[in-house]
Amino acid sequence: MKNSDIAKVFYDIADLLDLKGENMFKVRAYQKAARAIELWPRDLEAMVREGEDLREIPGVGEAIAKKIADLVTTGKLELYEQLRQEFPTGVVSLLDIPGIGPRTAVRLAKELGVKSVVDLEQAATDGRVAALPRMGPKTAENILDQIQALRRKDQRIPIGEALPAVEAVQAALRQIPGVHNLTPAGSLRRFRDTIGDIDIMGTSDRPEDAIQAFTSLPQVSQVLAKGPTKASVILGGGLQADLRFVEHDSFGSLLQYFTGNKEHNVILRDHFRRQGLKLSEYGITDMKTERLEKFATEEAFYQRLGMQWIPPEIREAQGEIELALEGTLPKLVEISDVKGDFHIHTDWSDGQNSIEDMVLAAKARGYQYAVISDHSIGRGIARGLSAERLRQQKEVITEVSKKTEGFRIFTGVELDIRADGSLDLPDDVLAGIDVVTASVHSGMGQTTERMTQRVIRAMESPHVDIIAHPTCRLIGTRQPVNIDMEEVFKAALRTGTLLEINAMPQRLDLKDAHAYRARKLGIKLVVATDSHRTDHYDVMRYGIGVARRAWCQAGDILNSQPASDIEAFFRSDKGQRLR
DNA sequence: GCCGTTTTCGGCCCGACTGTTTTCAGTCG
Repeated sequence: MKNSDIAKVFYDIADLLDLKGENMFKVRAYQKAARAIELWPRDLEAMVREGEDLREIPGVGEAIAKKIADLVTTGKLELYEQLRQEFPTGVVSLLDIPGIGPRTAVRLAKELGVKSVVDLEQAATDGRVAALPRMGPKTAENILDQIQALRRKDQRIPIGEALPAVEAVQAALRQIPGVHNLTPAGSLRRFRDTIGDIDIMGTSDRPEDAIQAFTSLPQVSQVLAKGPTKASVILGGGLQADLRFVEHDSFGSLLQYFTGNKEHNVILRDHFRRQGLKLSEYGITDMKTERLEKFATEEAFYQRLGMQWIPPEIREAQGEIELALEGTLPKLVEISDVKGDFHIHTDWSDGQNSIEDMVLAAKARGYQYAVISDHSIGRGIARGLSAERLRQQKEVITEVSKKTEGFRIFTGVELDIRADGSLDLPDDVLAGIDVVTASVHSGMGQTTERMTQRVIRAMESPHVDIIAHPTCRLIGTRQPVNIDMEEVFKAALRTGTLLEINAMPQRLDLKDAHAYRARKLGIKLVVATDSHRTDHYDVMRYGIGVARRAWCQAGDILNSQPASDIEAFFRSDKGQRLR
């Protein structure tokens, strides 16, 4: 049973307890635990097997620890089974409809006999919903709208689509007079790999006018809510966008308030509430004197609280608040630390630009080096290179090198790992290549056992330096392959193999939680773009976003080191590299 | 149900907006 499966059970329990009318703090405790389980970097089933204390997971105490143990050992949970008998699954599914919470769901079930979304649609259509006390025609209409929206609902969208969409909205908003400081907040600012909705913060002396202009933008297809300081709309593409304004001198608190994930915010506000301070989007209120202190910048806000500014990417309730209070946050890797790219395709395989173009573009970015890593022969569809073509390519690279003094071009290959774990090119060829990156491109339906052994076998080759996009996921399009990443991590440490954070926004693979775990174990990572054109180098920012979410410092990322160190690294004996 | 530099008991983040009803409960983020 995977952590995500366990988390699902506890989320469900929270919903069911909520429907039941249980103490809301108990409900919240289950939600908090579910979220912590979801984010927990280690396999819970393994922890239970090895008799480790689950209470080290924040939000998991004695009772939930026992329930987790029961669940993974027996596959069942008494409380869960009981609750599910009390409420038909259809009633729980009503909670998926925005605007319907536990109170409304239970009322609909009790008073109208609604047991599914289809039942509800009927009841809203024939007027029964509108006839209920404290409901009305508008409520019924909203329910129908939301059901429609739910049916065509795209799931969360990849950050690579959300960021450009936000930039377009921001550009439009900048045209509105008196609007300043437009900044995306929420999961986008935290660089999560997928985004549920867009949050944009800003300041305005006349927020009503700005809100009015926002809701009238041509991109807006529906206005969900509109007040004097905030509005929620649906954009043409189906994406929800929330806009929020405060006065200029409160902008720091606003941004802070809407950036952290829910759990982070709860912990932070709770911590300072105990000290008599109330944190809100307007500033910090001393609860004794009722005096509100405002902050124009986040830096000033954190300084007032006596803590370090926390990078947005790690405002996820993973211990960052405690460290910021102590003043011991790590200095995270930055995009400006990147000194080269390890995963670059050219027109020798399926890339669109020549070696020279790719190299010049890398140099123009201020990089010191690049690894040319075209596909190997097994990728026929990508015009993968044979041993002979690799030899020819090496000659061209030598020629290009002469024209780009001071820039180091490493020879490389993105080597196919075959279905049985054997490699796509012979050892003597691989031995002549500076940097060998291996990856899976076929046979993705294998069992966990087979896929894990397949990748580990490749890692055991003395010539394979890096494993690229280890889970092969394509966000929203292809599920990750079945692979035991904990075993892959062990093999990486044992063999001295590096792991890639593939920066293509549809991949982001390693994902944040995997990169976090790998970094913690002491595995060296590379952040690489998998560029197939010169402008693909831009996606480095997404990969660095993942590295930052994994709490990586520059020293954890090999391509933040200068060319001379890279040279020495790959010349060294592979088995000694991580020691 | 969880948790502790106020607490092992008594708390548990904070505010905007909606719909329906005249003061607020419910929901959301």
